[in-house]
Amino acid sequence: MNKPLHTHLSRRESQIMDLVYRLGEASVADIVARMPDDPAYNSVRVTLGILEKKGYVKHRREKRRYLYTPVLAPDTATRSAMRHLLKTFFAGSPSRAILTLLDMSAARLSREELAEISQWVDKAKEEVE
Amino acid sequence: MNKPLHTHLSRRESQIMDLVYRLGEASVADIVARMPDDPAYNSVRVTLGILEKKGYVKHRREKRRYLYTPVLAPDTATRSAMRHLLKTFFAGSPSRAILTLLDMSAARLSREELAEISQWVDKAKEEVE
DNA sequence: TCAGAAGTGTAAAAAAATCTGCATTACGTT
DNA sequence: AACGTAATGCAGATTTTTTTACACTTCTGA
Repeated sequence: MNKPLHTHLSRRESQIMDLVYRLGEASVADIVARMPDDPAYNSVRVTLGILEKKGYVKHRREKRRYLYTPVLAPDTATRSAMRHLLKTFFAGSPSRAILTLLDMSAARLSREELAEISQWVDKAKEEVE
Repeated sequence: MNKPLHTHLSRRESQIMDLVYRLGEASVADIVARMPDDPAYNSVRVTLGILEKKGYVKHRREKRRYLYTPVLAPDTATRSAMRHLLKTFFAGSPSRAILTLLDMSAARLSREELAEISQWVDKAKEEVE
């Protein structure tokens, strides 16, 4: 039932879903504030309603407003988005994606983060027979 | 002039751009064959025309057909898409993205690929002062 | 060389997405 | 409890996207 988001959502719907994932839980106002081409409050609200009817988000009430959260677990959505990126830009090769990430962000990685990555790679090395 | 693709393209337009990047150079037929919900040949053709007018793709003629390629260099588009993914699903943290990739694909990484990643990480370690 | 198949150009119709406006409801403050 | 503000509910209107249709062009091969 949960198709890959990208191919099924309209432009606004994707923009909004991205923000819902990014924020974790968001009110209409939270989302409007971060939309690139600031649409009207009501437009976002209507679109969230559509996304809810389609089963992509749900809401709970907090005081007088609605807080929206994704239905698909963040981890699942993340992997799905990553697979899509791999397929589109890396011919499906995870190592090429990792190298690109390292290249893009080497300067911003801390000693601790680098150590953690090393550790994972070492563990993976053991598992290759 | 080249805005981030995601936020400016319609659903069909993104689907098509994804395929243009994935294939590198593609005819209308190549694209139609890989579209998830097989739209009519003519629809794809018209949409490619729109993408061309908007400056996202260009074409050259080969025999009687057109072959489309992206205007924005693949490397640039890749990094832009990656940044967007980082922001949306990893709170901007490249290391978390790398760990997720390792986790998703450890089983598919060859000894050589793991070695190459190690090498990069080691190089990055030296640069952290 | 000429008939047919495979493409393209373009404009207009159809469908889908997005926005707008207003009525209504809920909360917070006096 | 009553008022003002900030939300929601919903029903069109508008705009954008997507599809369709048909005329024209280019290549292929009998």
